[in-house]
Amino acid sequence: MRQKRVTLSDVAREAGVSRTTASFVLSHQDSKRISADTQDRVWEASRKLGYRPNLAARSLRVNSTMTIGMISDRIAATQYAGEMVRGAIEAATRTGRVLLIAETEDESADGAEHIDAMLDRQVDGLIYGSMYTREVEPPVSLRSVPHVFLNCLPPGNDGPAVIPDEAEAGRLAAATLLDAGHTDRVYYIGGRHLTADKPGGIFAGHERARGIAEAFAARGLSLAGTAECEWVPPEGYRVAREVLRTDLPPTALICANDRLALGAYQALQESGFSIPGDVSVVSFDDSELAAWMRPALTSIALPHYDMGAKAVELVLGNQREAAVHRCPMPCSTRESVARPR
Amino acid sequence: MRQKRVTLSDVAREAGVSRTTASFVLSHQDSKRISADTQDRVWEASRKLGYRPNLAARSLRVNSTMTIGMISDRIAATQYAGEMVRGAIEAATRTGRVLLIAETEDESADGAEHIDAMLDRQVDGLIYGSMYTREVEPPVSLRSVPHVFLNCLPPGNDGPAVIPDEAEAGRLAAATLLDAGHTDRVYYIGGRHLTADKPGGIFAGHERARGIAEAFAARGLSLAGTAECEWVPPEGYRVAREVLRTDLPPTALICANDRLALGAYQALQESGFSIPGDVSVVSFDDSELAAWMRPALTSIALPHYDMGAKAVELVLGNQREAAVHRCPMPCSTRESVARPR
DNA sequence: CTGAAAGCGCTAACAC
DNA sequence: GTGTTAGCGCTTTCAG
Repeated sequence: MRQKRVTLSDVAREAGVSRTTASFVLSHQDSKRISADTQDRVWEASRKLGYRPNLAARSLRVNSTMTIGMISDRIAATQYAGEMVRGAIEAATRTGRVLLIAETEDESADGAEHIDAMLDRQVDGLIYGSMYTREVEPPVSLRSVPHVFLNCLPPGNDGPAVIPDEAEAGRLAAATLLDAGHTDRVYYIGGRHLTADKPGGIFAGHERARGIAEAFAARGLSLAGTAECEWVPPEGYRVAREVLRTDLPPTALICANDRLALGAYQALQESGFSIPGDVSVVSFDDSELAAWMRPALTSIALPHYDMGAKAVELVLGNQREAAVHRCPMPCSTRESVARPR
Repeated sequence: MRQKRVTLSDVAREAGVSRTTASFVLSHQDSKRISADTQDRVWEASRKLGYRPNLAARSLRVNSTMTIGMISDRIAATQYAGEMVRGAIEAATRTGRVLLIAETEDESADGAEHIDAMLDRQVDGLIYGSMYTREVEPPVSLRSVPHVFLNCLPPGNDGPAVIPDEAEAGRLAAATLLDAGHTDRVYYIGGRHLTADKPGGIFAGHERARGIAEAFAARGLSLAGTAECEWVPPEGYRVAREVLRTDLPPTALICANDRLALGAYQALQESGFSIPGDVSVVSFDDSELAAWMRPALTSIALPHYDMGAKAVELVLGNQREAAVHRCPMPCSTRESVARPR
C-alpha cells in the first residue's frame, strides 16, 4: 500500500526543468516569468504523473496548512447543532480547506489538550464552539492562533463570536401571535430554563423571554403569564395542563422549544382543545419534530448551518475585532397558528 | 499573533545539548542511551520553554501525521448518524490522533476530491462512510491509503467494513414479541422501504425483514402480514389504520423505525386501542423520540457510536482483510410491549 | 553517551 | 527565463 507519491522532483525531471521552475509553474499559475512552452511541459508532466503537492511539506515553508480546527464540547453528534459542523465543513471546503475536529464530550472541560493537538498540527485557525449558547472560559493557548467563538461567548467578549439572535427570535414569535390577533391571553411556556444544575437559566431562555416581553411591551400589551420549567416534553404536558386550568385560559402558547410543544400538544388534545382552533402554538428550534406533529408546528429555527459557515468565514478573514455576530433565526410557518375565536 | 513557536533547537540550546540529543530524549523516552542527568536537563528546558513538537515537520520524516480522515455523504449533521463521528473522534483521541472531516452532501458523489484533499495532507488512514447503510462505489484513490468502510459496503466487499447487524436486530424484534406471547397477529410495518427513488428498497429494510421472518420461521410461525410503505410518520398512520381494519386485527406491530411508530401510535390512539394493552409495538432506531412517546417505545438502536469507534480501530490496526464487521444492535426496552389479552 | 550531517518535499531569495 | 541554494523543524543513521 501507500506507494511512493509523485514529488515535485519527479515532475521537474519528467519536464526537463528544475524543481524551482516546476514549483513556480504549479503554484503561481499566473506568473508570466516562465515561457509558455515550459509551462505547458510542466503541466503536462504533472498531469501525466498524477502529481499532487505534499501539503505537509509545503506548510513547513509557507506557514499555512489550509486546515482549520474546530473544538467543542459536543457538537457533531448533537441533534441539531450538528448542522454547525456541516456549515463549517462546507465553508471550509469552498476555499480548499479541510476541517480538523475534536470534542471534549464535557461542557466543563476547556479543551486545552485538543487545542494543543491542533496547534501541533499547525492549523490556520480555530473555531471554539458549544452545543448550546453559553459563556465559556477558553484556555489561553487559544490566543496563539486566529479563532472565533461559535455559539458561545468568552468572558468580556474578547474575541469574535457567532451566536443566534435569540432576542429577535423572541420578538418574532410574539409578533406572529400578535399579528394573528392574540393580545391578552398568551402564555410563555418554558421560561429561562431554570434547572437544578443551571439555576441562573440559559442564554436562549433569557433572550427569548426578553424578546417576547419587548414585543408585547412595544404594543402596550403584556403576556398573560410565564411558566418556568425544564424544556422537556413531560414538563410541557404538566405546565400546559396547569395553564389550561387558570381563570384566564390561553388562546395561544409560546413554547420555548419543540419538545415542550410536544408535551403541550398532548395536554391540549387530551383536554379537548383543538389546535389552532382553540389554542395557537408557536415554538422554537424547528426540529424535524415540528414538521411531524399534527397539526404541523410553527417554529423558529436555530440557524446552525449559517452559524458554522459564518464562523469559518470570520476565522479565514482573520477577524481581529471582538464583534459578536448575531445570526437571524427564521420562522417556519406551519399550521399551528390561527386567529383567536 | 501567531508568535514564533519554540522549536527543538531552542530546547537544545537551553539545555546545552545538540538537537539530536534533545530529539532522542523527547521522542524515545525509554531510551537509556542518554545519561539521566542530560535527560533531566532536556525535559526541564522543554517544560520551561513550553516546547511542543511541530507535527507537520515530524511527519515529513516519519511518514505519519497522527491524523485520520473521515469522508462521508452526510454524517455529521445527521440526526443519529452523527454519533458515528463522535465514536470516531473519541477512538482517535484515545490514541493521540485527530480527525479530519469532509462531506460530499450528496450520496451520489464519490468524494474523490475530498479524498485527494486528505491524501495531500498525508492522513494515516481514511474512513469512508455513509449516513445510511448501502453499497457504495468509492474512487480508486481510496486504495492508496489504509481505509475502512463505515456503514457502507464496497462492491465485492474488497475492504474492511463496519455495518450494523440488522438481521440479528430483526430477529431480536420478533423474539421480543414472540417471547411476550404474540404469535399469530403480528404485522411488520414499513417493509423494505421501497420508494420511488429506491425501488429496490434499502439494506436495513431487507435485513430487518429477513431477520423477522427467520425468527418466526424458527418457531414454525409466520407474520400476519407486512405493509410496504415509506418510513415517515404519515405513512405509519395510514398503514396502521389499514391494518387495524383487517379481519385479523393485530395484537402487535413491528415498525421499521420510530417515525413510523409515531404515526402508528396516532392511528392506534385515534381508534381507541390502548398501547400496550390492546396492541404492543416494537420499533427500530431508538431515537430520542422513542423515549418521549407515551407510552415510551421499545426500540432497537443503531449502534452508531460503536461503529464509528470500531472503524477507527480497524483503520489504525491497518486491517488488511476484507472482513465485514457487524455491530450488535441493542434493544431499549420500555413500556410498549405486554402480553396479548 | 553525544553530536555532525543528511534529508523528508517544498518554496523563494538571489544569482546567472 | 531558468537554476542554485538555503532552509522550514524534525528524525536518524553513523562516527566519534
